[in-house]
Amino acid sequence: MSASPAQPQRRSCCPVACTLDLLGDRWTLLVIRDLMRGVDRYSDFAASPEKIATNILADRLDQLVAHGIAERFTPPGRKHPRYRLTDRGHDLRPVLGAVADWGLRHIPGTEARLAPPSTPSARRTTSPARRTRNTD
Amino acid sequence: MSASPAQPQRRSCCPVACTLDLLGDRWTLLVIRDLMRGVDRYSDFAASPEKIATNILADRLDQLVAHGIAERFTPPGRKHPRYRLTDRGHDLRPVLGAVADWGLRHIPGTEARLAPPSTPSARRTTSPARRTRNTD
DNA sequence: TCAATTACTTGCATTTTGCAAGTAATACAC
DNA sequence: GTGTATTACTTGCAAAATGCAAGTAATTGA
Repeated sequence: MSASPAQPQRRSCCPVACTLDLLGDRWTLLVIRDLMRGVDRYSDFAASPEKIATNILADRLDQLVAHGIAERFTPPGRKHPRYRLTDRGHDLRPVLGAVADWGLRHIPGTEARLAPPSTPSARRTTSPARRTRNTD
Repeated sequence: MSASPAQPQRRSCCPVACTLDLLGDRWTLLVIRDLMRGVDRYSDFAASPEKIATNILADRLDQLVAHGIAERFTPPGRKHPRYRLTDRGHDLRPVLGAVADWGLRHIPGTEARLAPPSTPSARRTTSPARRTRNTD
């Protein structure tokens, strides 16, 4: 490994293309959705209804951290790590919002959920995730 | 083939997850970006700077048509087909806008492009694509 | 009429996904 | 403190998606 990661070259300088290189897949935005809801523990991401495979989850969390969208931290007195959005990550809220709005409007059977999932651990250490709009 | 396509089951009723099932990959949103710019011919999509492979392009156009996001039409007196967004597809503009905004703000080296690409055919039959904001 | 272009398809190597297990390190209950 | 459950992952492998290079039949333009 060299000093500079030398990112594997971008497809173009289009901001849409470059953003898609970071989160253009079936899972990344769902992990971000969970982060915005206040989910911060590995097992709670894995418990989301879409049932992401744990190898994919580990990979996506790594990628998000690597790209400065999320960060890994360990609360004092704990050993198990947690995850949270960085400012960069929080700035994705309009993206999630627009995606959620389109889905709600155009895909029958989709439902907005205003409350975070009821797993107790998701609420224990984190504030209820300030929400300016619904993201699912 | 039966009468009802019987969609291959959704992962959850979350609008984000469902939308991602339709356009959560590295290419679909780029095709939509081009459609929003007024690109309407197969060869012009293929000529975009990201250089989508033609088999992927054909597949993505089929998917977009199948999901009612784009439509295929043949201008009178022509034989070669064209593509355009449906209303459903035009409603994705806020998504593209939010993605583009995030990319411009957070990924250095990305550039907004206000004019459609200079290929003459893209302008010939289509109006210059009303733009309320930049999508790349 | 004849070459160039268009709108695709096909075949195959490479990469990414998805699934099921496995594991070492915590955390909790007693 | 001891034992059991949970957590945060990793590993291996099959299946699917992607990327690349060619190929092709139907148009189109000169």
